[in-house]
Amino acid sequence: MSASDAASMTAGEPTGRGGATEPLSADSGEPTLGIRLLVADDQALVRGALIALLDLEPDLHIVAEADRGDEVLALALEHRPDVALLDVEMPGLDGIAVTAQLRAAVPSCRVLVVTTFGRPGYLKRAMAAGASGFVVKDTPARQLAETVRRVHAGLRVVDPALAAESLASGDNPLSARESDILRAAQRGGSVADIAADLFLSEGTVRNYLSSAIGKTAARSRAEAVRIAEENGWLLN
Amino acid sequence: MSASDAASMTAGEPTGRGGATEPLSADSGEPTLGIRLLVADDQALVRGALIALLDLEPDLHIVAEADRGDEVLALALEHRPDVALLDVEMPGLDGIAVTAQLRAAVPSCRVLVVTTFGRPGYLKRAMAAGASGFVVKDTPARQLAETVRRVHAGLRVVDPALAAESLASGDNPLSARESDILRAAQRGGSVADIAADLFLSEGTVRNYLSSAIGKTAARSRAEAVRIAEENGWLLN
DNA sequence: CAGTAGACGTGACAAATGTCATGCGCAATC
DNA sequence: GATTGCGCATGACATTTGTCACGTCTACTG
Repeated sequence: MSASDAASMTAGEPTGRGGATEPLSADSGEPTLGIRLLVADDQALVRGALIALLDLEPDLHIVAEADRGDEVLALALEHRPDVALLDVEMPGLDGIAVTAQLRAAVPSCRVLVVTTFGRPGYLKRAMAAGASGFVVKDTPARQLAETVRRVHAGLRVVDPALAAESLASGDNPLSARESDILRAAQRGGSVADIAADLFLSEGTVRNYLSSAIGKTAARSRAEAVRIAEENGWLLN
Repeated sequence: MSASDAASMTAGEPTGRGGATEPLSADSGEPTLGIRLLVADDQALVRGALIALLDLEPDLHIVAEADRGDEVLALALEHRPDVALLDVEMPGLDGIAVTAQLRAAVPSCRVLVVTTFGRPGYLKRAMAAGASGFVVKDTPARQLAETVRRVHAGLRVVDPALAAESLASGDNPLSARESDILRAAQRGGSVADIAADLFLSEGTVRNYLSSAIGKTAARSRAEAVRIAEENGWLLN
Protein backbone atom coordinates (compact mmCIF):
# COMPACT_ATOMS: atom_id res chain seq x y z
CA MET A 1 0.00 0.00 0.00
CA SER A 2 0.96 3.66 0.53
CA ALA A 3 2.82 5.47 -2.20
CA SER A 4 4.83 2.70 -3.77
CA ASP A 5 1.86 1.41 -5.69
CA ALA A 6 0.99 4.54 -7.60
CA ALA A 7 4.49 5.97 -7.67
CA SER A 8 5.55 3.24 -10.06
CA MET A 9 3.35 4.73 -12.73
CA THR A 10 5.57 7.72 -13.14
CA ALA A 11 8.18 6.21 -15.40
CA GLY A 12 7.90 4.40 -18.69
CA GLU A 13 4.26 4.77 -19.59
CA PRO A 14 4.23 6.09 -23.11
CA THR A 15 0.52 5.97 -23.76
CA GLY A 16 -2.78 6.46 -22.01
CA ARG A 17 -3.15 7.55 -18.46
CA GLY A 18 0.01 6.89 -16.54
CA GLY A 19 0.00 3.21 -15.73
CA ALA A 20 -3.64 2.70 -14.92
CA THR A 21 -4.60 -0.94 -15.06
CA GLU A 22 -8.03 -0.20 -13.79
CA PRO A 23 -10.91 -1.18 -16.05
CA LEU A 24 -12.38 2.27 -15.80
CA SER A 25 -12.19 3.16 -19.44
CA ALA A 26 -11.26 1.68 -22.78
CA ASP A 27 -9.21 4.58 -24.08
CA SER A 28 -6.96 3.87 -26.99
CA GLY A 29 -3.89 6.02 -26.57
CA GLU A 30 -3.93 9.77 -26.20
CA PRO A 31 -7.20 11.41 -27.11
CA THR A 32 -7.09 14.53 -29.23
CA LEU A 33 -10.67 15.70 -28.76
CA GLY A 34 -12.31 16.82 -25.55
CA ILE A 35 -10.54 18.02 -22.44
CA ARG A 36 -7.32 16.31 -21.38
CA LEU A 37 -7.05 15.99 -17.61
CA LEU A 38 -4.32 15.37 -15.09
CA VAL A 39 -5.40 14.34 -11.57
CA ALA A 40 -3.08 14.64 -8.58
CA ASP A 41 -4.13 13.48 -5.12
CA ASP A 42 -2.12 11.47 -2.63
CA GLN A 43 -5.04 9.34 -1.50
CA ALA A 44 -5.23 6.56 -4.05
CA LEU A 45 -8.84 5.78 -3.31
CA VAL A 46 -9.96 9.37 -3.70
CA ARG A 47 -7.88 9.81 -6.81
CA GLY A 48 -9.31 6.69 -8.39
CA ALA A 49 -12.81 7.70 -7.45
CA LEU A 50 -12.40 11.18 -8.91
CA ILE A 51 -11.11 9.62 -12.10
CA ALA A 52 -14.09 7.30 -12.23
CA LEU A 53 -16.40 10.25 -11.73
CA LEU A 54 -14.78 12.40 -14.42
CA ASP A 55 -14.38 9.53 -16.84
CA LEU A 56 -18.15 9.23 -16.98
CA GLU A 57 -18.18 12.49 -18.92
CA PRO A 58 -17.68 11.81 -22.62
CA ASP A 59 -15.72 15.00 -23.18
CA LEU A 60 -13.25 14.52 -20.34
CA HIS A 61 -10.21 12.28 -20.67
CA ILE A 62 -7.77 11.47 -17.91
CA VAL A 63 -4.31 11.42 -19.43
CA ALA A 64 -2.19 11.24 -16.28
CA GLU A 65 -2.43 10.81 -12.55
CA ALA A 66 0.02 11.48 -9.74
CA ASP A 67 0.13 10.75 -6.03
CA ARG A 68 2.90 13.21 -5.24
CA GLY A 69 3.32 16.89 -5.96
CA ASP A 70 6.83 16.57 -7.26
CA GLU A 71 5.76 14.18 -10.00
CA VAL A 72 3.17 16.43 -11.57
CA LEU A 73 5.43 18.65 -13.64
CA ALA A 74 7.12 15.77 -15.47
CA LEU A 75 3.77 14.11 -16.16
CA ALA A 76 2.31 17.37 -17.43
CA LEU A 77 5.26 17.92 -19.76
CA GLU A 78 4.84 14.42 -21.11
CA HIS A 79 1.07 14.24 -21.43
CA ARG A 80 0.17 17.91 -22.02
CA PRO A 81 -3.14 18.07 -20.17
CA ASP A 82 -5.54 20.95 -20.71
CA VAL A 83 -6.54 21.04 -17.06
CA ALA A 84 -4.73 19.81 -13.95
CA LEU A 85 -6.75 18.87 -10.88
CA LEU A 86 -4.45 19.36 -7.90
CA ASP A 87 -4.90 18.57 -4.23
CA VAL A 88 -3.21 21.01 -1.86
CA GLU A 89 -2.00 18.53 0.73
CA MET A 90 0.41 16.21 -1.02
CA PRO A 91 3.79 14.71 -0.18
CA GLY A 92 6.78 15.96 -2.12
CA LEU A 93 5.41 19.35 -3.06
CA ASP A 94 2.17 21.05 -2.12
CA GLY A 95 -0.44 21.77 -4.76
CA ILE A 96 0.12 25.51 -4.66
CA ALA A 97 3.81 25.19 -5.40
CA VAL A 98 2.90 22.78 -8.19
CA THR A 99 0.48 25.36 -9.56
CA ALA A 100 3.30 27.87 -9.87
CA GLN A 101 5.51 25.27 -11.55
CA LEU A 102 2.82 24.37 -14.06
CA ARG A 103 1.96 27.95 -14.93
CA ALA A 104 5.60 28.61 -15.69
CA ALA A 105 6.44 25.44 -17.57
CA VAL A 106 3.15 24.42 -19.18
CA PRO A 107 1.19 27.63 -19.72
CA SER A 108 -1.42 25.87 -21.83
CA CYS A 109 -2.46 23.82 -18.81
CA ARG A 110 -4.97 25.48 -16.52
CA VAL A 111 -5.06 24.55 -12.88
CA LEU A 112 -8.04 23.63 -10.74
CA VAL A 113 -7.15 23.24 -7.08
CA VAL A 114 -9.30 20.78 -5.15
CA THR A 115 -8.79 20.64 -1.43
CA THR A 116 -10.19 19.12 1.71
CA PHE A 117 -9.73 22.25 3.74
CA GLY A 118 -11.21 25.60 2.86
CA ARG A 119 -8.37 27.50 4.43
CA PRO A 120 -8.69 31.14 3.38
CA GLY A 121 -4.93 31.40 2.89
CA TYR A 122 -4.91 28.46 0.52
CA LEU A 123 -7.35 30.13 -1.82
CA LYS A 124 -5.45 33.37 -1.81
CA ARG A 125 -2.12 31.73 -2.47
CA ALA A 126 -3.51 29.38 -5.09
CA MET A 127 -4.96 32.25 -7.09
CA ALA A 128 -1.75 34.23 -6.68
CA ALA A 129 0.17 31.23 -8.00
CA GLY A 130 -1.98 31.24 -11.11
CA ALA A 131 -4.75 28.75 -10.43
CA SER A 132 -7.93 29.16 -12.49
CA GLY A 133 -10.23 27.51 -9.99
CA PHE A 134 -10.48 26.52 -6.36
CA VAL A 135 -13.07 24.13 -4.94
CA VAL A 136 -13.36 22.30 -1.64
CA LYS A 137 -14.17 18.59 -1.46
CA ASP A 138 -17.41 19.59 0.20
CA THR A 139 -18.99 20.68 -3.07
CA PRO A 140 -21.50 18.43 -4.82
CA ALA A 141 -19.90 15.84 -7.07
CA ARG A 142 -22.12 16.59 -10.04
CA GLN A 143 -20.68 20.10 -10.27
CA LEU A 144 -17.11 18.98 -10.70
CA ALA A 145 -17.24 18.14 -14.40
CA GLU A 146 -18.90 21.46 -15.14
CA THR A 147 -16.27 23.25 -13.08
CA VAL A 148 -13.56 21.54 -15.09
CA ARG A 149 -15.21 22.68 -18.32
CA ARG A 150 -15.48 26.23 -17.05
CA VAL A 151 -11.84 26.27 -16.06
CA HIS A 152 -10.91 24.86 -19.43
CA ALA A 153 -12.91 27.62 -21.09
CA GLY A 154 -10.75 30.19 -19.35
CA LEU A 155 -13.15 31.17 -16.59
CA ARG A 156 -12.19 31.56 -12.98
CA VAL A 157 -14.16 29.33 -10.66
CA VAL A 158 -14.13 29.99 -6.94
CA ASP A 159 -16.45 28.88 -4.19
CA PRO A 160 -18.29 32.12 -3.31
CA ALA A 161 -18.55 31.35 0.40
CA LEU A 162 -14.87 30.65 0.57
CA ALA A 163 -14.03 33.76 -1.40
CA ALA A 164 -15.92 35.87 1.11
CA GLU A 165 -14.21 34.20 4.02
CA SER A 166 -10.89 34.69 2.33
CA LEU A 167 -11.48 38.39 1.92
CA ALA A 168 -12.62 38.71 5.50
CA SER A 169 -9.69 36.90 7.00
CA GLY A 170 -7.12 39.24 5.57
CA ASP A 171 -3.61 38.48 4.51
CA ASN A 172 -1.11 36.33 6.28
CA PRO A 173 0.29 38.62 8.98
CA LEU A 174 3.21 36.34 9.82
CA SER A 175 6.73 36.97 8.66
CA ALA A 176 8.48 34.04 6.98
CA ARG A 177 10.48 33.33 10.07
CA GLU A 178 7.46 33.43 12.33
CA SER A 179 5.80 30.86 10.11
CA ASP A 180 8.91 28.71 10.35
CA ILE A 181 8.81 28.81 14.12
CA LEU A 182 5.09 28.01 14.26
CA ARG A 183 5.57 25.14 11.85
CA ALA A 184 8.33 23.76 14.04
CA ALA A 185 6.07 24.23 17.05
CA GLN A 186 3.32 22.12 15.47
CA ARG A 187 4.91 18.90 16.66
CA GLY A 188 4.62 20.02 20.25
CA GLY A 189 8.27 20.33 21.19
CA SER A 190 9.67 22.80 23.73
CA VAL A 191 11.36 26.08 22.97
CA ALA A 192 14.68 24.27 23.26
CA ASP A 193 13.56 21.66 20.70
CA ILE A 194 12.46 24.31 18.25
CA ALA A 195 15.66 26.25 18.75
CA ALA A 196 17.71 23.13 18.07
CA ASP A 197 15.62 22.35 14.97
CA LEU A 198 16.17 25.76 13.45
CA PHE A 199 19.66 26.49 14.80
CA LEU A 200 18.46 29.52 16.74
CA SER A 201 18.93 30.66 20.30
CA GLU A 202 16.10 29.93 22.68
CA GLY A 203 15.58 33.62 23.25
CA THR A 204 15.04 34.24 19.56
CA VAL A 205 12.53 31.43 19.37
CA ARG A 206 10.68 32.88 22.31
CA ASN A 207 10.58 36.26 20.64
CA TYR A 208 9.19 34.90 17.40
CA LEU A 209 6.63 32.86 19.26
CA SER A 210 5.63 35.90 21.22
CA SER A 211 5.16 38.05 18.14
CA ALA A 212 3.33 35.26 16.32
CA ILE A 213 1.03 34.91 19.31
CA GLY A 214 0.43 38.62 19.18
CA LYS A 215 -0.25 38.75 15.44
CA THR A 216 -2.65 35.81 15.51
CA ALA A 217 -4.48 37.30 18.48
CA ALA A 218 -3.90 34.05 20.31
CA ARG A 219 -3.16 33.63 23.97
CA SER A 220 -0.71 30.76 23.85
CA ARG A 221 1.64 29.09 21.45
CA ALA A 222 -0.74 26.18 20.91
CA GLU A 223 -3.59 28.51 20.05
CA ALA A 224 -1.39 30.45 17.67
CA VAL A 225 -0.45 27.24 15.89
CA ARG A 226 -4.10 26.26 15.59
CA ILE A 227 -5.17 29.66 14.25
CA ALA A 228 -2.32 29.78 11.74
CA GLU A 229 -3.18 26.26 10.58
CA GLU A 230 -6.83 27.07 10.13
CA ASN A 231 -6.03 30.11 8.06
CA GLY A 232 -3.61 28.26 5.84
CA TRP A 233 -0.64 30.33 6.91
CA LEU A 234 1.74 27.46 7.49
CA LEU A 235 2.25 26.17 3.97
CA ASN A 236 5.78 26.05 2.60
CA MET B 1 -22.72 24.58 0.02
CA SER B 2 -21.64 22.59 3.05
CA ALA B 3 -24.08 20.17 4.60
CA SER B 4 -27.36 21.69 3.64
CA ASP B 5 -27.19 20.40 0.11
CA ALA B 6 -26.92 16.72 0.87
CA ALA B 7 -28.71 16.86 4.19
CA SER B 8 -31.95 17.51 2.41
CA MET B 9 -31.90 13.99 1.08
CA THR B 10 -32.67 12.51 4.45
CA ALA B 11 -36.41 12.94 4.52
CA GLY B 12 -39.10 11.84 2.11
CA GLU B 13 -37.21 9.81 -0.45
CA PRO B 14 -39.12 6.59 -0.78
CA THR B 15 -37.20 5.00 -3.60
CA GLY B 16 -33.75 4.78 -5.07
CA ARG B 17 -30.66 6.19 -3.54
CA GLY B 18 -31.52 8.94 -1.12
CA GLY B 19 -32.35 11.90 -3.27
CA ALA B 20 -29.56 11.67 -5.79
CA THR B 21 -30.26 13.82 -8.80
CA GLU B 22 -26.89 13.04 -10.29
CA PRO B 23 -26.93 11.33 -13.68
CA LEU B 24 -24.62 8.60 -12.47
CA SER B 25 -26.90 5.66 -13.09
CA ALA B 26 -30.28 4.81 -14.46
CA ASP B 27 -31.46 2.60 -11.60
CA SER B 28 -35.15 1.99 -11.49
CA GLY B 29 -36.14 1.78 -7.86
CA GLU B 30 -34.61 -0.60 -5.36
CA PRO B 31 -32.58 -3.42 -6.86
CA THR B 32 -33.05 -6.88 -5.47
CA LEU B 33 -30.04 -8.59 -7.00
CA GLY B 34 -26.39 -7.81 -6.32
CA ILE B 35 -25.02 -6.01 -3.31
CA ARG B 36 -26.95 -3.09 -1.87
CA LEU B 37 -24.65 -0.32 -0.63
CA LEU B 38 -24.89 2.66 1.66
CA VAL B 39 -22.14 5.27 1.43
CA ALA B 40 -21.48 7.78 4.21
CA ASP B 41 -18.82 10.46 3.91
CA ASP B 42 -19.09 14.11 4.79
CA GLN B 43 -17.14 15.35 1.78
CA ALA B 44 -19.69 15.52 -1.00
CA LEU B 45 -17.10 15.33 -3.74
CA VAL B 46 -15.44 12.26 -2.31
CA ARG B 47 -18.76 10.62 -1.62
CA GLY B 48 -19.96 11.28 -5.14
CA ALA B 49 -16.70 10.02 -6.57
CA LEU B 50 -16.83 6.84 -4.51
CA ILE B 51 -20.36 6.27 -5.70
CA ALA B 52 -19.30 6.77 -9.30
CA LEU B 53 -16.48 4.30 -8.79
CA LEU B 54 -18.64 1.64 -7.19
CA ASP B 55 -21.52 2.17 -9.58
CA LEU B 56 -19.27 1.02 -12.39
CA GLU B 57 -19.49 -2.48 -10.96
CA PRO B 58 -22.57 -4.25 -12.28
CA ASP B 59 -23.16 -6.17 -9.06
CA LEU B 60 -23.00 -3.14 -6.75
CA HIS B 61 -25.95 -0.82 -6.22
CA ILE B 62 -25.89 2.35 -4.17
CA VAL B 63 -29.21 2.55 -2.34
CA ALA B 64 -28.47 5.41 0.04
CA GLU B 65 -25.91 8.05 0.84
CA ALA B 66 -25.33 10.23 3.89
CA ASP B 67 -23.11 13.17 4.73
CA ARG B 68 -23.56 12.93 8.49
CA GLY B 69 -23.07 10.07 10.93
CA ASP B 70 -26.35 10.62 12.67
CA GLU B 71 -28.34 10.14 9.47
CA VAL B 72 -26.98 6.72 8.64
CA LEU B 73 -29.14 4.62 10.94
CA ALA B 74 -32.43 5.96 9.62
CA LEU B 75 -31.29 5.54 6.03
CA ALA B 76 -30.14 1.99 6.72
CA LEU B 77 -33.45 1.09 8.31
CA GLU B 78 -35.28 2.46 5.31
CA HIS B 79 -33.13 1.12 2.51
CA ARG B 80 -31.72 -2.08 4.07
CA PRO B 81 -28.24 -2.08 2.55
CA ASP B 82 -26.10 -5.22 2.59
CA VAL B 83 -22.93 -3.24 3.19
CA ALA B 84 -22.37 0.21 4.64
CA LEU B 85 -19.26 2.18 3.69
CA LEU B 86 -18.56 4.54 6.57
CA ASP B 87 -16.02 7.30 6.97
CA VAL B 88 -14.67 7.74 10.50
CA GLU B 89 -14.50 11.52 10.59
CA MET B 90 -18.05 12.79 10.14
CA PRO B 91 -20.17 15.47 11.74
CA GLY B 92 -23.02 14.35 13.96
CA LEU B 93 -21.65 10.96 14.92
CA ASP B 94 -18.33 9.34 14.10
CA GLY B 95 -18.20 6.26 11.90
CA ILE B 96 -17.27 3.96 14.75
CA ALA B 97 -20.28 4.94 16.82
CA VAL B 98 -22.40 4.48 13.70
CA THR B 99 -20.91 1.01 13.27
CA ALA B 100 -22.11 0.04 16.72
CA GLN B 101 -25.57 1.46 15.97
CA LEU B 102 -25.85 -0.45 12.73
CA ARG B 103 -24.69 -3.73 14.18
CA ALA B 104 -27.35 -3.45 16.84
CA ALA B 105 -30.25 -2.23 14.73
CA VAL B 106 -29.53 -3.68 11.28
CA PRO B 107 -27.57 -6.90 11.85
CA SER B 108 -27.90 -7.92 8.22
CA CYS B 109 -25.84 -4.91 7.19
CA ARG B 110 -22.10 -5.42 7.31
CA VAL B 111 -19.84 -2.43 7.85
CA LEU B 112 -16.75 -1.42 5.94
CA VAL B 113 -14.96 1.52 7.52
CA VAL B 114 -13.05 3.74 5.11
CA THR B 115 -10.87 6.41 6.62
CA THR B 116 -8.32 9.03 5.72
CA PHE B 117 -6.17 8.37 8.73
CA GLY B 118 -4.70 5.00 9.61
CA ARG B 119 -4.85 5.67 13.29
CA PRO B 120 -4.17 2.40 15.11
CA GLY B 121 -6.86 3.15 17.68
CA TYR B 122 -9.49 3.65 14.98
CA LEU B 123 -8.93 0.16 13.61
CA LYS B 124 -9.09 -1.42 17.02
CA ARG B 125 -12.25 0.39 17.99
CA ALA B 126 -13.92 -0.16 14.64
CA MET B 127 -13.40 -3.90 14.86
CA ALA B 128 -14.55 -3.93 18.47
CA ALA B 129 -17.69 -2.08 17.39
CA GLY B 130 -18.43 -4.84 14.90
CA ALA B 131 -16.96 -3.62 11.61
CA SER B 132 -16.19 -6.29 9.02
CA GLY B 133 -13.53 -4.32 7.23
CA PHE B 134 -11.21 -1.37 7.61
CA VAL B 135 -9.35 0.32 4.76
CA VAL B 136 -7.52 3.62 4.47
CA LYS B 137 -8.11 6.00 1.60
CA ASP B 138 -4.54 5.31 0.56
CA THR B 139 -5.40 1.93 -0.91
CA PRO B 140 -5.73 1.52 -4.67
CA ALA B 141 -9.16 2.34 -6.01
CA ARG B 142 -9.49 -0.83 -8.04
CA GLN B 143 -9.41 -2.90 -4.84
CA LEU B 144 -12.39 -1.22 -3.27
CA ALA B 145 -15.12 -3.09 -5.13
CA GLU B 146 -13.46 -6.40 -4.37
CA THR B 147 -13.15 -5.41 -0.72
CA VAL B 148 -16.86 -4.64 -0.66
CA ARG B 149 -17.62 -8.08 -2.11
CA ARG B 150 -15.40 -9.76 0.43
CA VAL B 151 -17.06 -7.93 3.28
CA HIS B 152 -20.44 -8.83 1.88
CA ALA B 153 -19.36 -12.48 1.74
CA GLY B 154 -18.72 -12.38 5.46
CA LEU B 155 -14.95 -12.08 5.38
CA ARG B 156 -12.96 -9.67 7.50
CA VAL B 157 -10.82 -7.29 5.48
CA VAL B 158 -8.09 -5.35 7.20
CA ASP B 159 -5.06 -3.57 5.84
CA PRO B 160 -2.19 -5.84 6.97
CA ALA B 161 0.27 -3.02 7.53
CA LEU B 162 -2.24 -1.18 9.63
CA ALA B 163 -3.11 -4.30 11.58
CA ALA B 164 0.53 -4.76 12.50
CA GLU B 165 0.86 -1.15 13.55
CA SER B 166 -2.28 -1.45 15.57
CA LEU B 167 -1.00 -4.46 17.46
CA ALA B 168 2.34 -2.77 18.08
CA SER B 169 0.85 0.44 19.40
CA GLY B 170 -1.01 -1.21 22.24
CA ASP B 171 -4.29 -0.19 23.78
CA ASN B 172 -5.44 3.26 24.67
CA PRO B 173 -3.78 3.94 28.03
CA LEU B 174 -5.85 7.02 28.81
CA SER B 175 -8.75 7.01 31.22
CA ALA B 176 -11.99 8.52 29.92
CA ARG B 177 -11.40 11.70 31.87
CA GLU B 178 -7.85 12.08 30.65
CA SER B 179 -9.13 11.82 27.08
CA ASP B 180 -11.70 14.49 27.88
CA ILE B 181 -9.02 16.84 29.12
CA LEU B 182 -6.77 16.22 26.13
CA ARG B 183 -9.66 16.76 23.78
CA ALA B 184 -10.40 20.07 25.48
CA ALA B 185 -6.71 20.91 25.25
CA GLN B 186 -6.70 20.41 21.47
CA ARG B 187 -8.00 23.90 20.89
CA GLY B 188 -4.97 25.36 22.59
CA GLY B 189 -6.57 26.98 25.62
CA SER B 190 -4.91 27.43 28.98
CA VAL B 191 -5.47 25.28 32.05
CA ALA B 192 -7.99 27.83 33.21
CA ASP B 193 -9.89 27.58 29.91
CA ILE B 194 -9.99 23.81 30.08
CA ALA B 195 -11.08 23.89 33.69
CA ALA B 196 -13.90 26.29 32.82
CA ASP B 197 -14.94 24.11 29.88
CA LEU B 198 -15.21 20.97 31.97
CA PHE B 199 -16.30 22.52 35.26
CA LEU B 200 -13.22 21.29 37.07
CA SER B 201 -10.70 22.98 39.31
CA GLU B 202 -7.46 24.06 37.71
CA GLY B 203 -5.53 21.71 39.95
CA THR B 204 -7.52 18.74 38.72
CA VAL B 205 -6.94 19.70 35.14
CA ARG B 206 -3.26 19.97 35.78
CA ASN B 207 -3.25 16.55 37.39
CA TYR B 208 -5.01 14.92 34.45
CA LEU B 209 -2.75 16.66 32.01
CA SER B 210 0.25 15.52 33.97
CA SER B 211 -0.85 11.90 34.03
CA ALA B 212 -1.82 12.01 30.36
CA ILE B 213 1.62 13.40 29.55
CA GLY B 214 3.13 10.56 31.52
CA LYS B 215 1.05 7.84 29.90
CA THR B 216 1.69 9.08 26.39
CA ALA B 217 5.41 9.37 27.08
CA ALA B 218 5.21 12.99 25.99
CA ARG B 219 7.09 15.91 27.42
CA SER B 220 4.49 18.60 27.16
CA ARG B 221 0.78 18.99 26.88
CA ALA B 222 0.98 19.80 23.17
CA GLU B 223 3.01 16.69 22.46
CA ALA B 224 0.60 14.57 24.45
CA VAL B 225 -2.28 15.92 22.38
CA ARG B 226 -0.44 15.17 19.17
CA ILE B 227 0.46 11.62 20.22
CA ALA B 228 -3.05 10.87 21.37
CA GLU B 229 -4.45 12.23 18.11
CA GLU B 230 -2.10 10.16 16.00
CA ASN B 231 -3.03 7.02 17.84
CA GLY B 232 -6.74 7.67 17.55
CA TRP B 233 -7.28 7.93 21.26
CA LEU B 234 -9.37 11.08 21.22
CA LEU B 235 -12.54 9.85 19.56
CA ASN B 236 -15.84 10.21 21.40
C1' DC C 1 -15.15 -6.55 53.79
C1' DA C 2 -10.65 -5.18 52.19
C1' DG C 3 -8.33 -3.82 48.22
C1' DT C 4 -7.97 -1.34 44.08
C1' DA C 5 -8.72 2.19 40.69
C1' DG C 6 -10.54 6.30 38.94
C1' DA C 7 -12.67 11.05 39.48
C1' DC C 8 -11.83 15.09 41.90
C1' DG C 9 -9.52 18.19 44.94
C1' DT C 10 -5.61 21.22 47.48
C1' DG C 11 -1.08 23.17 48.18
C1' DA C 12 3.74 23.73 47.18
C1' DC C 13 7.61 23.98 44.14
C1' DA C 14 10.75 23.86 40.00
C1' DA C 15 10.80 24.49 35.18
C1' DA C 16 9.09 26.31 31.01
C1' DT C 17 6.75 29.94 28.71
C1' DG C 18 5.45 34.55 27.27
C1' DT C 19 6.56 39.58 27.55
C1' DC C 20 9.40 43.47 27.30
C1' DA C 21 13.35 46.48 26.64
C1' DT C 22 17.22 46.81 24.08
C1' DG C 23 20.71 46.00 20.86
C1' DC C 24 23.17 44.93 16.11
C1' DG C 25 23.30 44.07 11.05
C1' DC C 26 21.20 44.01 6.59
C1' DA C 27 18.10 45.00 2.82
C1' DA C 28 14.54 47.59 0.80
C1' DT C 29 12.35 51.99 0.38
C1' DC C 30 11.64 56.70 0.22
C1' DG D 1 21.34 58.69 3.25
C1' DA D 2 17.80 58.30 6.74
C1' DT D 3 13.99 55.31 7.83
C1' DT D 4 11.76 51.19 8.24
C1' DG D 5 11.16 46.23 8.72
C1' DC D 6 13.00 41.86 9.51
C1' DG D 7 16.30 38.40 11.34
C1' DC D 8 18.79 37.46 15.23
C1' DA D 9 20.28 37.95 19.87
C1' DT D 10 20.52 38.88 25.21
C1' DG D 11 18.77 39.42 29.81
C1' DA D 12 15.18 40.27 33.24
C1' DC D 13 10.67 39.41 34.80
C1' DA D 14 5.82 37.66 35.78
C1' DT D 15 2.90 34.04 34.63
C1' DT D 16 1.80 29.49 33.38
C1' DT D 17 2.89 24.67 33.33
C1' DG D 18 4.09 20.34 34.95
C1' DT D 19 5.21 17.46 39.02
C1' DC D 20 4.60 15.63 43.47
C1' DA D 21 2.60 14.53 47.84
C1' DC D 22 -1.41 14.08 49.91
C1' DG D 23 -6.33 13.65 50.62
C1' DT D 24 -11.69 12.34 49.91
C1' DC D 25 -15.43 9.81 47.68
C1' DT D 26 -17.39 6.26 44.82
C1' DA D 27 -17.68 1.96 42.27
C1' DC D 28 -16.14 -2.40 41.32
C1' DT D 29 -13.99 -6.90 42.48
C1' DG D 30 -12.03 -10.80 44.79
